[in-house]
Amino acid sequence: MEFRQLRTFRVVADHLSFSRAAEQLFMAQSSVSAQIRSLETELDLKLFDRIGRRVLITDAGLKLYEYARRIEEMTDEIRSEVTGAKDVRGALTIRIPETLASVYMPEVVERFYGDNPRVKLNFINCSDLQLREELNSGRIDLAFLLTDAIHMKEVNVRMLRSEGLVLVAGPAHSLSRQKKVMPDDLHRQTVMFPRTD
Amino acid sequence: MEFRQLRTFRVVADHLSFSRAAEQLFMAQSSVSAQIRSLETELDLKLFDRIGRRVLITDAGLKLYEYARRIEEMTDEIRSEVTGAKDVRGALTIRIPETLASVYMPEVVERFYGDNPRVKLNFINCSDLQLREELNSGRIDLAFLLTDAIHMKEVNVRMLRSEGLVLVAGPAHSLSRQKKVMPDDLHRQTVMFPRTD
DNA sequence: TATATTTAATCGTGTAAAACGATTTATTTC
DNA sequence: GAAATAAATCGTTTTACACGATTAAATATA
Repeated sequence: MEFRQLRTFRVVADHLSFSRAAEQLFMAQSSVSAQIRSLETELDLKLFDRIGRRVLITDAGLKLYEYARRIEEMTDEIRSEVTGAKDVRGALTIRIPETLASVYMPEVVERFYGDNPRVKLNFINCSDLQLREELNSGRIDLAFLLTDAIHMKEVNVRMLRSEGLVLVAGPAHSLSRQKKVMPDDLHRQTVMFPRTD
Repeated sequence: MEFRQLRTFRVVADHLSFSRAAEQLFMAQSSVSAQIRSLETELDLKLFDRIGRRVLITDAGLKLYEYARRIEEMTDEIRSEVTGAKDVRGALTIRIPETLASVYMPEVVERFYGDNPRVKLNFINCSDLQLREELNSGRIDLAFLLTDAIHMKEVNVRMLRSEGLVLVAGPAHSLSRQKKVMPDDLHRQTVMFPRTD
């Protein structure tokens, strides 16, 4: 039993889906299957009931889930406790689109500032093209992006959540009369899209 | 950070020796070095001070040690809790001299296996000198010894039976002619003794 | 002081574990 | 019945890990 397996199990349990878990963990679905299988083999029990293509967690799975949560919390505790018990000082330079920042950052900043009052947070804008370079060079420490996937070695990438894309039209617009709008309906329409710059 | 690394670290911390830890973990010393190094790299701190060939644990190492202990306990808990309190499963590592084992163990193993078919019994050899350490560290669960008394805190000791010590000599030997043999008679004689190793 | 021994780090190599992509199978939805 | 979805399976490749030999440094011993 290893941490990685427990984490994989926890994410599968969260989504009750191997595919979704694979997405979130940035790995192939087959690998998720393999990890769960190895856990089940080692503990000699079933963690999920696979009824058709539906995934249900077993009683044993539920128990393991609680432990997995506790252990994950504990490892986080280790990192913060062991690496730096003192108070953390310094500065973080963060790139984030304004649209995201205005919605999500207030709460995050408040909580972060509560834990780390000596850390200064600098939010900056920069062009998307320069982003990789800026991360690699170390000029920025952290970036929040609206994208489906990004892969860079030397840079840690984690999916935090997914945002739905909603089509909004005025009441007078022809599309407002339709119950369903298909992508093709947007042909020749003028559409306003968010840009991350 | 993985369980295996934490366990390796814990054993090194117990012995304050990479080589001893390697022995106990049944792996090469170089592998122990590598695991500790990977942990130190990941946490970005030193866990041990290597002063010459002396190994001292750092403050950060001490903190990690406590967590490692707790996490190891918790995983043991997982196994017993999750797999089910019903039939007992697991493994017992037992140290016993071969001479004792060949005489007494067949019957014991047969009975025990009948009651607990899911418990694996591992019989191992190890040097008598390491025994206390092995029991304390938990690497072995049980030991059978040919000795008159042994006292260790944290370890339960019970006398099971006493074995007579019989002197055996060839018919041509001078001692074979005596009705009684006193300890002093063994002076300057070559005697073969059982050793527990 | 010279020599032997002990101990951890390092390096190159081989093996075992793990991730991947493609495919198959079973189930659900339309 | 056809299409879509989701997990399992299989073969391949990549990565991680353990190993043994060696080196370097520090003690112990002669």
